[in-house]
Amino acid sequence: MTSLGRPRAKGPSKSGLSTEQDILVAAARLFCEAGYGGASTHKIAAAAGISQATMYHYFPGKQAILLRLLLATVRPSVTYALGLAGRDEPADVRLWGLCAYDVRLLLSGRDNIGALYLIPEVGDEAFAEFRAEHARLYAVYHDLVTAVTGVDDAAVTGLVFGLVESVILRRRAEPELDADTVAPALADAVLRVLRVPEQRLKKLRAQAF
Amino acid sequence: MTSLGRPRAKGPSKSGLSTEQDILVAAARLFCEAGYGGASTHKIAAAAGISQATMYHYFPGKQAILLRLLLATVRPSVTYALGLAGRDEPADVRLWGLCAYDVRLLLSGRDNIGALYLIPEVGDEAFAEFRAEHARLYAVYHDLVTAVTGVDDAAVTGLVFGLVESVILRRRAEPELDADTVAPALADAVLRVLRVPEQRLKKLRAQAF
DNA sequence: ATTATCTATAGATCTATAGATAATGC
DNA sequence: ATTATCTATAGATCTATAGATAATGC
Repeated sequence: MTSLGRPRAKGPSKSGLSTEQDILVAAARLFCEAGYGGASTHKIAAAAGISQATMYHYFPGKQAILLRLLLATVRPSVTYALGLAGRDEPADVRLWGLCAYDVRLLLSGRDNIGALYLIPEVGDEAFAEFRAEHARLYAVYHDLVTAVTGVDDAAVTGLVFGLVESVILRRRAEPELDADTVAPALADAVLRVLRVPEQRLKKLRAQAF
Repeated sequence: MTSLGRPRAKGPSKSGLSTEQDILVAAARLFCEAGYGGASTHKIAAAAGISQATMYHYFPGKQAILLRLLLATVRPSVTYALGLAGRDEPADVRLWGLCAYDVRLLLSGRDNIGALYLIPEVGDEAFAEFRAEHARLYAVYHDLVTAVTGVDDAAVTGLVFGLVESVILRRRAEPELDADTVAPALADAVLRVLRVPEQRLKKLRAQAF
């Protein structure tokens, strides 16, 4: 069970993860804490326990690492959201569930990985694939919001989507946010913004999945 | 009305602003669009129409520029928020007004300058003064939220503050957001999250300032 | 003399590549 | 032979400083 290739100079991975995963974990941490520009390939490699050049065996460059992280973060939400289409609960129940799911995801894991969405470099063409996935997620929110309110209004969807993703900002300011508390509270808040009556909200919460 | 000092090599400022202002405007744009790391002193200087070295005549370094921008952005909100304490409108009216004011501010100006709050580098000790101002603003929100709901609940304040600042995220995705539409809609949404009845909300909007 | 700017540059990164090396697999 | 890693380095930045220069002010 020894491994292939030249051994690492600084000893084997302490995480037990693959080298590729070590790189992704280290990069996520550094991108979140030091910014994209502040996370040099050298710092990422050092945090991953390898030499700087070894990174290029796994990724063609820094952008490719960030793209992988972005896609790995948004795809579970997109998958979950698209899965909702096949369910027969009412729209308000599904919207509540999607909000709670996304908030939970954004509050999970050691790093505030949703903060990667916010770095200005994500505007670059290299990340178009991520932005397309993010737009697919937005589209599901739009459909659900329209179904709940009965009105097709982009501004209201923006309000709701912004409210969900605002947990990224909150986690910055307060790193110990508890997902089990915040997720349902935020899903409730979304439905209140849509003027779903308290009575209905109480019922709906019991149906949630 | 000619000016003191050696003339600029690339001709006088086209903006008519002072050189210091030219630097701040250029840096704001670049920090927002290219990130802190991506905005090199050379690029900032080029955008401001001066040589890289001239920047150091006005600022001791890049951090000092960002700090000035951050403080210039948050201070008007803090001033406005503290001014509310002296007014005798009910808490819900004052909270509505503060939300609308802040949203308007975050949506004003050519650059999404609120996005500067989000860059990871702001966690650095050099920006403690900004974070303290930001915390003062949060404290006013907390007082108003407590007064409106009658319950002292940090989680609800977090929800509200996040909702207000979520316009920074929305403006990223949709640069043409109209402040006159979004500001009142978002202030309404805040009060709905706090379960202020629609009837009261309608009345209150008329009182707003 | 004072001021705002400039040019030039040292020294520190930072990215990406070339090519060597130390394991296992056959 | 294949693989994963390493060391070394070229070339491109990037920050910050030293010192020169082209204006106005006195």
